[in-house]
Amino acid sequence: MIRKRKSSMSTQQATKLTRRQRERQRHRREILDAAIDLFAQKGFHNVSMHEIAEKAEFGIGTIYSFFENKEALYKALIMEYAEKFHTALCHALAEGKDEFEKIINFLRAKGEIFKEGIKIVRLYLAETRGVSFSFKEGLDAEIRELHEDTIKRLTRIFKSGTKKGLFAKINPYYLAVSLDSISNAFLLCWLGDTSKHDYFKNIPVMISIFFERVKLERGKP
Amino acid sequence: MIRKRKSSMSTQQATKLTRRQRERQRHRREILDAAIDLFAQKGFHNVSMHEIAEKAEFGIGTIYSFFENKEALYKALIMEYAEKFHTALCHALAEGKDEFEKIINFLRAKGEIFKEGIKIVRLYLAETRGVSFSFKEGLDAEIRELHEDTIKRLTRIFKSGTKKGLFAKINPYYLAVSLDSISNAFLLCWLGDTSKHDYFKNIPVMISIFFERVKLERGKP
Amino acid sequence: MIRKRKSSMSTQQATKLTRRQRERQRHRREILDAAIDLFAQKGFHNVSMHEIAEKAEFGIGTIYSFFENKEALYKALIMEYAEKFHTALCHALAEGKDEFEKIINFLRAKGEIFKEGIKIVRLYLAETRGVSFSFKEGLDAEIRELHEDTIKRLTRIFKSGTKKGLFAKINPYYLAVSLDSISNAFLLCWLGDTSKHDYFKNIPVMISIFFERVKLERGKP
Amino acid sequence: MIRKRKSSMSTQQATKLTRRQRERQRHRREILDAAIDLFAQKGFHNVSMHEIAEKAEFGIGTIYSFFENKEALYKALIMEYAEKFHTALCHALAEGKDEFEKIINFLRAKGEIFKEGIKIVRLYLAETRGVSFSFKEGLDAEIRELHEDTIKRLTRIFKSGTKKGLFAKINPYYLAVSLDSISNAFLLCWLGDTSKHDYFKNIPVMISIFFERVKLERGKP
DNA sequence: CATGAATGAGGGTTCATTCAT
DNA sequence: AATGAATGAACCCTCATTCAT
Repeated sequence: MIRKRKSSMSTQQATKLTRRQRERQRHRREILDAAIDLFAQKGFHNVSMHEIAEKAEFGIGTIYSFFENKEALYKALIMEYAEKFHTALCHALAEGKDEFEKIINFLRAKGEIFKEGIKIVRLYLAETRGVSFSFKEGLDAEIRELHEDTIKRLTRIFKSGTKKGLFAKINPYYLAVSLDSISNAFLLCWLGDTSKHDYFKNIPVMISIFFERVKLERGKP
Repeated sequence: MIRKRKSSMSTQQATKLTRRQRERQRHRREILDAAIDLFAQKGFHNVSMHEIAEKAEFGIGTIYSFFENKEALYKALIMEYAEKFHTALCHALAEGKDEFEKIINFLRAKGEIFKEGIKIVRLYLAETRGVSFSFKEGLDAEIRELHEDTIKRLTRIFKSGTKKGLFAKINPYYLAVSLDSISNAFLLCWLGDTSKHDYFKNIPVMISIFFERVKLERGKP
Repeated sequence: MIRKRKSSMSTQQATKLTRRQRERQRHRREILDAAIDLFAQKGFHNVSMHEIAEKAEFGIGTIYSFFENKEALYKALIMEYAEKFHTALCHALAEGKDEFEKIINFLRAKGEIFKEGIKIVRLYLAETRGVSFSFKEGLDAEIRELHEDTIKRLTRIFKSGTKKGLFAKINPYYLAVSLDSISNAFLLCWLGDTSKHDYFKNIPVMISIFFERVKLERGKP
Repeated sequence: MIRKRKSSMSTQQATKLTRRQRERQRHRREILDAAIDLFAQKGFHNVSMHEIAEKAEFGIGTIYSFFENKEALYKALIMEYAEKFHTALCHALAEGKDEFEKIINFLRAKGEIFKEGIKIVRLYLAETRGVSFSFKEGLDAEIRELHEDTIKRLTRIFKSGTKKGLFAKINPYYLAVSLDSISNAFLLCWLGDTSKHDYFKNIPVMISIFFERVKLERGKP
């Protein structure tokens, strides 16, 4: 019933798509974009498929030709961003001459990415924070896997950094969780009131909370 | 329409209630207890009033004789705990010979309270973290006010502690937000897997992340 | 279940009632009075038994000890007035030295009675006009019987008046229906706007519409 | 939410509608027709939307795709006929060589129209007679406006007729109200028992009640 | 492919009525 | 006799989903 492109999006080459296929891709995009706004504003349960169809300027039937059901549409939306986020954070953690720089990169990347897709962040956080009951457990599992992978990578950074004596001797997993958590808190402050706060200016603050002793040596972000 | 007890709960003496009234109180409690479980498991939108009625072993009409509507029931549930949490946290922050002890009290109280009402915590966090779109803004406002009050009190502790040189010279509001955020993260870990983690054992870890320099002097919680 | 006084109200002597019984009568009255207001304001379907109980300052259980159900309460209310109206109209039609006077008496009595129980009139008209779907047919039958009896008596007056040459030679039943109908129309105008209209002043108008030729001979109402 | 045809019914040409739209029109009609029967039989409050859906042989959802809610369906029903009635009565009052003929036209048109939509008449009368408590005042206002407009036009006829000496010198507004009222009474008799009465044969009777003196000159309806 | 009319299960809520106290 | 807590059938309405065109 649902006609899914066989080839995965990441490997397909744009040039190989027929005009028809390209059009369809564009329509899919338009639907997802309409959906983001609505879900971010009102939450999963307070948005109807008709609403999405209307905003996307398609018939509902069309929506259902792209997504098996409402849940699948929501999941596609969240996962799309979750993957994007995940990739960007992985890159950030991979680059940088030492653990310290990697972590700063990580914090910056997080801010950068959230700034772009500010609308989806609320949804994303709701999912990763484990406080989402949007619906079945299914989505959680997949999205959390990505989140946990990030935490794992962060943990590794902390581990090696601790060995070098860069950080306090604390279970690196807890350090990772804490850093993630604190940066989320700052992002939420930022989301709540973009005028008064500036997440990026507060990166040194976050760092200093964590690693006070090194603050003086290298605090200039 | 909704028959509410005349006297406020906080001031009434149990002995002054008639048997009828005491029964009604008990029934209200039973309904709330049934509702907690369901809401915590499935979230606001995936629980029906009929379901609650059935679990509570009452007719739906009875539910509606206690709560004007579903939202009111949910709000009563959340606010009940929010107030309880708030009170306990305020007490914790008020007791203790210095800022340091107050903060440890705070972290312990948080764990203590969450342990009791572990089911409601997910709901509570969903609300205070601003990632809830459960429904109207109304509830958010009231519950967040309580949360912000706690943050404010915590901020004050950090401020005076910083003056005494107990903590690093960082904007005390950010310290407060961060501590709250980190403790939530640890609580969530704990919630996710009670067997592997122990929130209470990690209080020193949280402290040490924040205040490394003082760790040696007084790390024994 | 329903405890009804055996003796009919019309024949029982007040002095034979115990205090208990008198009290109960008074309570019944209070309930009916509360109900009139509500029904007249909002109609049968938009008034709840709880509402009536509250307005009458009784428990609902008490209401049900007087009236088998909502319908019975409504019927008791309507019939009480219908009987009162009927009796008064019969008296009016019986008194007066000739047909002309009887008819004027009738029109006055109608106004008099409606003035007293203005609230119930809307209900009464709704029932007698055949445009009521309040509920089952049952009530209609009984109340219309009374109404038709009045029409019959009126018809008789017209018949004998016509023989004497007092009125035009028109089927007296139609004259009766028409007079009833016109007086209702004037009463409704009056109900709609008591300030601008005065039913009583318009009695001669009604008469003159019907019996123009005799107007000059005896127009002083 | 409610999908309404763009073009207004009065101006659209049947040929310009697509088959889809024509089908939808037909369905709307079927629903309204099912609803008339039920409402006329049992009254607004005693008919459920499920009942209407079942009788119309549609899903309830379909009903709601045409009418925002039960009240709107009822109102659409009543207003449709009220407008039809109003138009027909206006035409009747406009045609005829003198006031007398206009009034006879009016009485005939009333009978004609009521004969067609005999089921809706009870509803219509309930609404225009001010004895309806069906629900909100809203509907009343709109429908009564139409009714009052008719009365106004009738009043004008009586006024000019009175000037010419055609009618008795009575406040023409009262004449209008009375004529309307009497014709309703005859219609109600007719409704109550079609076999015994014939509204149309009674038009001269109504006329003669009103204008006895002219009866002989022109009584042939 | 795209559409949108049609569907109906299911949800929130009301209220007449019962019955133990 | 009087009460009012409890009940649950029944109501109005929404919305995810299907399918004929």
